Amino acid sequence: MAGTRIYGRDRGTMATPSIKEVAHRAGVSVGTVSNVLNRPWIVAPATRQRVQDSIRALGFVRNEAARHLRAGKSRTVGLVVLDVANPFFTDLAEGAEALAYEHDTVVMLCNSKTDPVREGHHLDQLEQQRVMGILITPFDSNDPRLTALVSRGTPVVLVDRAADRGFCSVSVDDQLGGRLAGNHLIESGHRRIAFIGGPFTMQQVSDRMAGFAATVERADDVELQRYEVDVMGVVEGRAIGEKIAALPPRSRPTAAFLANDLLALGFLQAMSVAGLQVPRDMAIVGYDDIDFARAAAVPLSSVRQPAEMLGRSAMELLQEEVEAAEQHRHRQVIFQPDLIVRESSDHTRRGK
Amino acid sequence: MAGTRIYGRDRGTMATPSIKEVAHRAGVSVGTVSNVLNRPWIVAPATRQRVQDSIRALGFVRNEAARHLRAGKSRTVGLVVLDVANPFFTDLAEGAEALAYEHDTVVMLCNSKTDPVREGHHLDQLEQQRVMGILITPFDSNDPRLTALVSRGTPVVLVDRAADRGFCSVSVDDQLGGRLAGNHLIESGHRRIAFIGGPFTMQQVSDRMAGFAATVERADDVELQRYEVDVMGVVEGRAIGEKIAALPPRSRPTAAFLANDLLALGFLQAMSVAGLQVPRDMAIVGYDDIDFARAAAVPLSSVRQPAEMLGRSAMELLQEEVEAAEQHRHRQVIFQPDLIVRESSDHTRRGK
DNA sequence: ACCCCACATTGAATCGTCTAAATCCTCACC
DNA sequence: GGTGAGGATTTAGACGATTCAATGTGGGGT
Repeated sequence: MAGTRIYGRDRGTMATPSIKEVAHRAGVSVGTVSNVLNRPWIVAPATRQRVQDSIRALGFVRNEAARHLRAGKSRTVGLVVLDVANPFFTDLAEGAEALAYEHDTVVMLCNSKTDPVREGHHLDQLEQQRVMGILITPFDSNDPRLTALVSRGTPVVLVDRAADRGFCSVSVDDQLGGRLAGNHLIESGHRRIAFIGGPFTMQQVSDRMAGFAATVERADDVELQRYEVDVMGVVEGRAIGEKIAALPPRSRPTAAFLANDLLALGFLQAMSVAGLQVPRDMAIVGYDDIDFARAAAVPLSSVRQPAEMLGRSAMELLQEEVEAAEQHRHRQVIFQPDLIVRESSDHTRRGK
Repeated sequence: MAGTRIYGRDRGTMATPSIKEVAHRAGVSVGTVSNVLNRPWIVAPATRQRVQDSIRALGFVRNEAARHLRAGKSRTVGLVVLDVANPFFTDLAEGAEALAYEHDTVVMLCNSKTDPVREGHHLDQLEQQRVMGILITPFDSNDPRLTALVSRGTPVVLVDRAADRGFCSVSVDDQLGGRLAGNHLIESGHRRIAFIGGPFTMQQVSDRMAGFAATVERADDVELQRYEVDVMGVVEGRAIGEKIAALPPRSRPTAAFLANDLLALGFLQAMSVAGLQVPRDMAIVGYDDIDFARAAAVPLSSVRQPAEMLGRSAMELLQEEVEAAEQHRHRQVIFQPDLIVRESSDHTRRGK
């Protein structure tokens, strides 16, 4: 019993009070309470104090649903990513949330797990909630559902995907990223090279591959092998790694470019298990430059994307679109990636 | 111009239609539309059809805020975790979401990043949204805010934390987990052993340490070293690893138990860089058994927690609490952890 | 003593949906 | 042909917060 300690079942009997109870207890009208909440300066100090006391005493908490209904617009933004477990997206979310916070807005994080069905479900839910906008790394950026969403009034910003038109978007020049990686490996003297990623239908992947292939194939006597995976995770990278390690040395590639760091990490582990030295027997370049990459057993070369910045600008574009309303024009923001060379692809650094 | 393709600015002029427009177009009253939506069987087939056509034609989407306001209860559940980037929590979220889906409920994932301020902010937001309940891995399970939340009517279920009373909770017996790890290392002959985790104020960490210490110190001539970190991530594990690797061999521990797998992975990498063999020079046991653990360069021994199951049961308890309402009694569900022995702590498996 | 203005507060309508009670119809049955 | 039963549909009033027009109250100025 311990004093007035509140246990489980008091709810129902004592539901959260509404503005009305607050008003009654303070001896004012609901309008005044609302004013204290939204424009405190127009309320006489004494009254204001009384209302605030009442609010505290009753433990009043604003009802967002009611505000939203009345205001016609919500204060939450949906963020749909392909894989929350991927630090790249975690960083991205971080950036988006930081800016949202400044705008007194809440982010609702949704994980599509590279699955169009889950993605659709999340979009439906978000639309029903009339979120003020959606930031999404779509499975398929031509999905008619996205256009439909926009046409029904929910602003959508594509993240990590360049939009042709019809949307705002923030992205990174993936072809350039591929070229950077390609240049680097060619200049390091590699001629039998693997590209690993997937699904190839995803624009990011195909762009990285395109840039990479274009650069690599400009050199003479190059053999480019392509391996496709359906999900880009550590497990898949390891599997492909085992497969490649098992190839006879004369046909095995001497370098691999992987479309994200999770893949690269799995791949790296497979090399180590198979007894292949990195970078001597196999040079590796990943993509995203997640924190893990730097911290890997052999620090991983990687194409860095400004993940947090991406999230931040996406949210910025959305806020802009919401505020500008009628006269908004869609914008495409494109960032440049950087190649970070570490030990996994540069044997001159060995031991440094 | 491409046909009737919808570009940016049509919103405002053509806001999402409400039930009223649907009703008008179908030539019925709003009540009927609502009936079609909620109890279609009481509406005459012909009318129902007409309404459904109208819904489709107008692209009507229910307004969740209004439903919520009217119904007095929301269909979303808040899930506040310490670190979304940790696969353990991702799995946990997965389990929670799966069950939520079955109950036609939405999960709002919030990342507190082991920061009480962020945690508080998220709790405020969730309460304002009048979520139907909150699942939380709290920074401090005695936080009076949690009790306050409950007393104001928001059910709270503690996740991965045993509650004494006042809450439902799901947790794993962390002391047992510590004992399992301790036993294993003692039986493998280790006598100079490190425990690494933190902050020690977090109950999970202190429980794991307590169970571990109790078991380890029962053996003779044991030296237990404790290292505290403030966040349990890969980077911190690597840092501690470097520190320990630099110790002179005769005082350096021969085995380490780390309070989560991210720490352990970082630690493992540091060993590899320092040229120490795992498990010969250093045996390692982690905690959580995340996917990465199995896939690490040296597969990691780890204390497995049924992460997905935790999330699932937490959601189950919440649904139960919400439905039972008045006569609900809080329950504490406790799972048993398992020790998964892999190469990192068992040299007999080397090469297998 | 009167008027008007400034400031403080109130009242009422509104947002979109749901539901219980009320009304409307039609048809079967006597 | 009248009556009532039953199904189909409509009506009206919440839910909680916001906002703006309307009302109230002093006090200063003439």
